Amino acid sequence: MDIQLKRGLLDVCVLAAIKDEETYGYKIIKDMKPYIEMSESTLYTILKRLETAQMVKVRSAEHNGRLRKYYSITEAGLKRIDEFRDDWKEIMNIYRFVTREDHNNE
Amino acid sequence: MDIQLKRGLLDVCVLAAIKDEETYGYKIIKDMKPYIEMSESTLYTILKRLETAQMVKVRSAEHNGRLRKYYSITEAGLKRIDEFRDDWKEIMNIYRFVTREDHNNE
DNA sequence: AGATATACTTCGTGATACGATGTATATCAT
DNA sequence: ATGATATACATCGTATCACGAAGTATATCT
Repeated sequence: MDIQLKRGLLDVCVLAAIKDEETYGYKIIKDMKPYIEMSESTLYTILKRLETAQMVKVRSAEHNGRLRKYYSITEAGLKRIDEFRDDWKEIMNIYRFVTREDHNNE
Repeated sequence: MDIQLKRGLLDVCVLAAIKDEETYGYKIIKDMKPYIEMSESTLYTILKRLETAQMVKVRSAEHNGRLRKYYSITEAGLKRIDEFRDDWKEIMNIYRFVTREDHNNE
């Protein structure tokens, strides 16, 4: 899919993946694969960004001798998802504008 | 609205505005205002991009002593809108993933 | 022994939306 | 008459951001 179209969806997708369970980067990529694909570099950049924005919090824990970073959502993260729902109404308006068959018969 | 969310929509919006009538930059901005707002610099950049991609064609004509650039859509432009309809199915999948109440009850 | 999966990081690049600024004319208000 | 606003298009620099490439390190599979 077009990269530009994915922007704006990616952040909120990652938040949605974290929403119901504490999870980690590698798992997020695999969980989201049926819906949206992103490279590892993209995902870890997004996680860092969400952390800076305090929409997720992080906890490092050892797993199989290596450190794994577990992410969980914050209030601000949940709020971000809610705001996305609002934005979606505007997006649907735009969608209708674009796909309308004839713009003159109104 | 979030800039990132608008990306990917802007090009196709401009095409939709041109689709049914030959029109020009300044009018496009005003026509789209109820749906989506964009600055002039953005619009003219997009028009140039669509022209390079041969999705629109341009004709310059004098209007009130000044040159005005009239745009009309091409086959490639119409095809771009059709492809957007396809992409939209994926977008709706992502939307459902993000807004699903509980990701564990599946 | 080599390939693949897991797990996270860093770097450089390309695409692109925007504000600021510039140019130029016409129309409106004071 | 003079200043403000609307019309109309263009250019430049900046910030954001998704990605591929490459790196590090361990465990498991072939």
